[in-house]
Amino acid sequence: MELRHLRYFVAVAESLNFTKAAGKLHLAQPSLTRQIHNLEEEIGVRLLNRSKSQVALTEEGRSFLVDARRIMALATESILAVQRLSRGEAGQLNIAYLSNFDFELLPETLAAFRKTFPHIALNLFDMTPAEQFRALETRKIDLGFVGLRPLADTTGLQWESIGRHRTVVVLPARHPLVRRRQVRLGELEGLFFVGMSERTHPGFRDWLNGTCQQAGFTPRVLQDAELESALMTFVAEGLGVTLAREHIKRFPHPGVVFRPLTPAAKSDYWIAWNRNNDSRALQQYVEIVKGLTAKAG
Amino acid sequence: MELRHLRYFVAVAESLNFTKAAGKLHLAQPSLTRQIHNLEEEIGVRLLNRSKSQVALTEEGRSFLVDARRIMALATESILAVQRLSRGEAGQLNIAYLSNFDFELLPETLAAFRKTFPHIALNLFDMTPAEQFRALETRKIDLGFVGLRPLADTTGLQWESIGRHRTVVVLPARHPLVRRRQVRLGELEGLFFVGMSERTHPGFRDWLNGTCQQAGFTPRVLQDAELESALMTFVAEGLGVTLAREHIKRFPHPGVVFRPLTPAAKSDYWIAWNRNNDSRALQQYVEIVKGLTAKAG
DNA sequence: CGCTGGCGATACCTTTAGACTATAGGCTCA
DNA sequence: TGAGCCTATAGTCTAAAGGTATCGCCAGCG
Repeated sequence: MELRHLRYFVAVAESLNFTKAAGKLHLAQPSLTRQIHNLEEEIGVRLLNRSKSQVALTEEGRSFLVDARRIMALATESILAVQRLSRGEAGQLNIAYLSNFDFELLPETLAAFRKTFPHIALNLFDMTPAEQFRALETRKIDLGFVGLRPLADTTGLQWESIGRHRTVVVLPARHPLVRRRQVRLGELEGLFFVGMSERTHPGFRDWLNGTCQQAGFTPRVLQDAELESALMTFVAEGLGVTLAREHIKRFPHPGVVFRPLTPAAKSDYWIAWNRNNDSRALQQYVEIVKGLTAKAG
Repeated sequence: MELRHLRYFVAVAESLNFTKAAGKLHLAQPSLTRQIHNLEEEIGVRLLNRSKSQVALTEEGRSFLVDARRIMALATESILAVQRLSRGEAGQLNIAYLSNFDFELLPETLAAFRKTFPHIALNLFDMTPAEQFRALETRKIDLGFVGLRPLADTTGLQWESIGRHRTVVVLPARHPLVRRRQVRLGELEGLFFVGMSERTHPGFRDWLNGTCQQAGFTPRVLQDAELESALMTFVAEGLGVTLAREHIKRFPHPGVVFRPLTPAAKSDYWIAWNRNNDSRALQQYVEIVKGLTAKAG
């Protein structure tokens, strides 16, 4: 059975006259007769009662007519839908970001994107980096504002830096170093550190180690947090110090103090997407992000 | 676009390999390649990304794949459904009856039908004769236990008598004729009659007139009722007398008395169905009814 | 670095089946 | 009973689906 058979059957059912139906289909009547016969033979059910002078639907024909119309409607609608999708008049873009990510970049790029592609649904998700990696792999999201770029295990992903951020020291309010205007990296040697769990924030440990290595020491991490807020609490409780991006200042925490590092250390902020994701919406969005970060830098 | 294209596309999308997909379809690879090209060209959307060494679905392809599967599933399910219908393993039979129809015939025939066609849904409706005629015409019901057969206007219907019933006189309890064991038809001449409305019970008036005509008079109908219960109330209130089938005795009404007619008058009870209704279930049910009434008669 | 195997695309040929014309045969209605 | 309308059938044509052979490209391996 082909869609052609359904088209022909519906035409005949609608006019109950082979000759007229053939006319509407721009077809000769014998061809139509044959196709309907073929259809009836293939499914093994008589759909039409033809007396010599009139054609009527059988009970089965009435039932099948409903289905045939449904199938045809679904087919044409599917074609239209995929065409809309390819013209960028439909579709969706799923984006994940870190809980306390608050660059102006996200709203700015989203606004710019929405302006050019008003028909594409933008869905935002709040995820840890680990969740983002999994979601990128399973295609639950198209793009993640990941933050740190882990050294390993990112074969399927494509990366783009969206900015370099200064690193600051995060200290308990009663820590002696708080009295300094700025803290030299080397002065942190020997102190206990707290950090983000590798389970939720893969790459944090590598980044922390890498940064401290510039002053020639390896940080001694006492405690891991799975949320940034927990990390702040740990510092406030005096469990240790840590390093963070400067933007952490926007989320002040009682008992926690930030101090600039000297010499100034910087780290890139990365976005990532699946290398095999050919979504036009994604590509366009990445272009918009690149454009805005280039202007900002 | 034909269902073939969808079958082929789904096969390719499932194996992501033209050669293997062609094998599963018992088809040469170039043919498959061409059909997929044709499909993409017709809908104007690229569904697959073919590098020389691997095939992948585009975003549009993923979306279309879902639809293609739905369409194919709907097509095969429709064929199966219409085949079940034609084998009598599905379908329904809609039957209407008069409000106070209580022959044993209805439950008996329904039970017999259900025994032979357990997969066919039986739907019963309580309708006046006029409602039944309209429903038969619009195919909302397949068969009606109509009662009287109107003289005119039943071109599209086919009729079958399911029994002859004695006619009785319906009298107010305080009417002088109540003292008789039985009433001669002629004695009713000159009395006021009540009857059923032609709007809801077409044919009643013809039947009443026809019956009285046997005694050479025309009944003077004072009042029409739209429900049999209302008719009984009118009689009880002394608005007039009327004639009815003997089975009316099963619905006694205070203030109303029934008396046999002499000479005995009889009238057929009719069922009707749409002449163009070729439902196998209907045909079978009619056969069952005929069988049971023949045995009874 | 070249060889080989796998895979899709292309060119060209074969076959199928959809479509057309002509016409037969049957029903309805005047 | 004949005209008109309608579907079915027969025979032919052709477009398009399908097949074979082969190219060209990439990947992986020795």
